[in-house]
Order: sequence, then structure tokens, then C-alpha cells
Amino acid sequence: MTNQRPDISNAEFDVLDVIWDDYPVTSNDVIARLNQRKEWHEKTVKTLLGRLVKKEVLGFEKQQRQYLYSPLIAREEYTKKETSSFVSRLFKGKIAPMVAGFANQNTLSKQDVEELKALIQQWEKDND
Amino acid sequence: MTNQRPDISNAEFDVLDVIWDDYPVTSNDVIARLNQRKEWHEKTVKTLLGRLVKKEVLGFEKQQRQYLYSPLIAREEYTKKETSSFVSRLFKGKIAPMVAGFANQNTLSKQDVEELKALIQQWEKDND
DNA sequence: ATTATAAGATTACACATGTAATCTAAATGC
DNA sequence: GCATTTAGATTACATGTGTAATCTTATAAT
Repeated sequence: MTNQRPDISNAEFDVLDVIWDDYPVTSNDVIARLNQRKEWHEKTVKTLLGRLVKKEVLGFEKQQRQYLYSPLIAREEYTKKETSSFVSRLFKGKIAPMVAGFANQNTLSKQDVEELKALIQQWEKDND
Repeated sequence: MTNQRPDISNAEFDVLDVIWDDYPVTSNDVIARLNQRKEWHEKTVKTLLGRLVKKEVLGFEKQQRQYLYSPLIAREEYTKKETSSFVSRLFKGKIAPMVAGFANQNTLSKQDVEELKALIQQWEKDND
């Protein structure tokens, strides 16, 4: 069984993203959090919550007449899989050209570089 | 003028991808190349070519009654922008966590690591 | 010259997505 | 107890997308 990951649309991702930050949450919590950044109508957010439930990306528990939503997939799982497929599609699976393109488009901070160096050192320790 | 990049769908990307490999190309060239990997009907490919032209992602020159298509945006431009927005969306713009997630999901080869080290050294030379 | 081919243009059609409004029923306010 | 609010469910609707089939017309074959 290939663990079919459902497609999560852009709008749905924005909802999921604030839920990952802290959960469980009511729809009103989600609406409040999203209001910080988006101009979405309450009804829109509720539609997206419903779609995420139908896609089995979110689960919920009834709390009186409200629902308490929680993610059914971890952010890390999701980002890892998305990253793999992104790098695979755009860079034939090679990570270095992607980093090179990123560095060329954006500004790499000293800290970014330190973190990358730490990653590499860790890799080298694990694969001597 | 913010140089609005048109959205390129997944299927459209597959078409564009083989055109980037070598161009200009006729629709039949594209169909032949895609046949190596996809099961698309000729008509499907032509629809996608038409949509890419309408989106101003492809241009063409008439060659008798055929068209010779060429990309209007460079692969590097596209991948850099997509990478930026991907990293921004999924990793708050930080490249190192994305590489970490990738390394954790996939196998990093010695060569991947060497390339990353080379990138970093180059960065350090440029930003001493 | 007429017919058959085949290139691109136009049309099709179901499902996804962004963006809500309306419906239904349960809880809450008087 | 009855009206109002409000949570989630259902419906809406335009546009995008995957996946072609049909239409139109210029050439190629005979």
C-alpha cells in the first residue's frame, strides 16, 4: 500500500500550516490565526477545514458543538516528501544545484552557511 | 511592473521541461520526446503547447505550416524563482532546514556533499 | 484538380480550487 | 419556552487543469 498522500492545495496548506503551529484548535482559532496574514472570510476557512477533513489530512474530536481539529500528518513528513518531489522534478533529484540556484537568487546569511556546514560535518561523521 | 510569472501547471511543466532540453522544436518533436516517459495523446500535448503559448511561456516561429517553439523564460530563472517560493513557503525561507529534511528523506551521495562543500567554499571566498 | 493528411484552433468535459453564501440544527439569551 | 446566534454541512459558481475530440484549412499525394 503506497500511502497515497492526498494533494493539499495552496489555500489548504495555509490552513494546515497554522494548525501545525499549535493544536488541537477550533475553527475559530484557525480563523483568528489566519486573520493575522490573510484576508479570508470565515466561511472560506471553514470550507478549507472541511476539505482537509475529507482528504484525511485533519482529524477532529467533537467538543460540544465545536470541533477540535488536529493534523493527521506531521509537518516534517509533509515537508520531507514535498522537498523530495520538488528536487526530483526541478533538479533531477540533485540537491546541490538547488542550493546553488537558491544562493544565487537569494542572499545566504552567515548563519545559513554555518548551518549547512554543520549538516555536512554531521553527514561526514556518519559516513566516514 | 512586477513581472508576473504565469502559473505553469504540472502537465505544462512536463512539456516545457523537454523543450528546455533542446529547442526550437516542432510539436512532433515534443510529442516524440514525451513519449519516452508519458502516455499522452498527441492531442493532449498540443493542447498543452497551446496553453503555454497563451501564457507567454512559449513563443514560436512559423515554419511553413508547422510551428517552431522556443521557451520565453529560461529554466534557470524558473527554477530559481520556484525554489525561492518553495523554501519560503515550507521552510520560512531558510535553506538549511530544507537540505536537512532532504538529507533525512533521501540518501546524500558523497558527490552531493562535495558539491555542497564547494558551494560553501565559494560563498566564503566571496564573503570573507 | 481533387482528395487525403495533418497542423494548429476550437470545443468539450469532469474534477480541483478559490472563494464564499445558504441551510440546518443545536446551544444560548431572554 | 421561544428567538437568536452560531457551528458545521451543503450548495454555488467562476476559473484552472488533465485529457482529449472535433473543426478548419493548408499542403501532399495521386
